[in-house]
Amino acid sequence: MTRPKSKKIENGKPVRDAEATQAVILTAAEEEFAQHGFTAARTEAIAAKTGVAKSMIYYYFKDKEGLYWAVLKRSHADLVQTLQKLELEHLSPDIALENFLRALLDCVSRNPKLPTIMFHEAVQNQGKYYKHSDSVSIDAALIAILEKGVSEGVFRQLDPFQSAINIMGTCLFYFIGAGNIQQFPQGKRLLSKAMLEQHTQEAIALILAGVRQS
Amino acid sequence: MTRPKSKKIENGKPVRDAEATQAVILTAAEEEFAQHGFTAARTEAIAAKTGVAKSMIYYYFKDKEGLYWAVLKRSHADLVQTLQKLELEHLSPDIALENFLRALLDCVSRNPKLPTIMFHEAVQNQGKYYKHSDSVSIDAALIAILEKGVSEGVFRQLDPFQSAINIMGTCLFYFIGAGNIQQFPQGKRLLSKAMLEQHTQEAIALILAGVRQS
DNA sequence: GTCTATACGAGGATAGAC
DNA sequence: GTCTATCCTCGTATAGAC
Repeated sequence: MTRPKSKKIENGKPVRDAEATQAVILTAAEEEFAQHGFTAARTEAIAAKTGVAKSMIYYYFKDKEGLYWAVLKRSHADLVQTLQKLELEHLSPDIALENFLRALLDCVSRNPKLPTIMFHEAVQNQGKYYKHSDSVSIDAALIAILEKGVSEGVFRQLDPFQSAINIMGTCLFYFIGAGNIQQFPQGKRLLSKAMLEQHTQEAIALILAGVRQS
Repeated sequence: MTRPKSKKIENGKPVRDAEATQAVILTAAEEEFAQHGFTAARTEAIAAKTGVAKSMIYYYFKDKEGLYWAVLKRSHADLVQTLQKLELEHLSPDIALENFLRALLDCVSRNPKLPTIMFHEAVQNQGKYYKHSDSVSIDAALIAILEKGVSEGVFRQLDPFQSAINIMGTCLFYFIGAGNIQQFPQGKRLLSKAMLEQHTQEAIALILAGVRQS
């Protein structure tokens, strides 16, 4: 990131920067894996996007799977950290829920590829990554909030486990469809800043209204 | 389906049944494509599941893509038909919405692989299938219901387009995670009849409460 | 209609020069 | 560290016997 990663010449010499090259590869790989998943992703396609030689992938990440895991790790880091430092225990459940959702939606809005990456990993690979990393507690936190809310009577009678899944769906499905729907009639792109903010609003409103005791 | 599709001998002769063989292939392919998507799916794996020779795929469906499209068509048929014959115009929006959701959830509960098939198609293939077939009106119907509900004041102020996506997410995300989560603590399988019915209940409750004017 | 055997291309991975 | 050239496995698709 410190050096210009764009092309290869600088005062007569080819530029060599391990960190920069790795980062470029990771970013390109993230895109490829998000769209195609592990198996269908092509190392050649990743290399093409970076402009560096295909063999650099193997030099830095050993093989396709090593690159894949590196992508998973980097992609999830932001989300996991953000949610971990959230400290929701003392808050009333409805506030806790709103904070949780806002943090979640902020993260995925910053990295809209994450949901599809997760999706591919879950479906194709049966979520093996989530078993090897202790990052899975995302759902657990949400379930805890819901349980507390139900027992305190601020939320209606609902099944915390089922509802947690459905709530995640409300938040994340948007990003999966984004590649498909792309732009609807008036050319509004689903991943534009305005639309992402609107999605955050709408999702939170729908969920809060949906769980609240009436 | 009329003949025993299990194995190949019947009164001394090998059984040959075009329809049955096609059906068997389609079913196996549905499973494979649901898990892996088009590119990562392996014709070899499909053949292995059926017990028939790999070349039968090419005999009946020309190539992998032909098989894929056949799977898409067969998988969507039930859903499209069910939703088309729903006649929701005369109903009040909240009843219309509930009927719509129940029909949708019934369909996908009967064929839990459909959501993952749809999502692979959407993400990997950018939904090309949905452009070539006129089956896409699923979302449109939901948006119409929401618009009507908002204008009549039975639903709160919400964006029909965004909310339609989020509602679909609430219903369908469950099935994507199903492969991943598999079974939680007490061995409840997400795709068991009891759990599917509970999901239907919970999703409908969450959505109706979420959109209703309070 | 169904099988076995095989041709052929795509794509993951390595060797070795620079 | 980066590139080019090459190897070799795997997977799609076809040929041809039964």
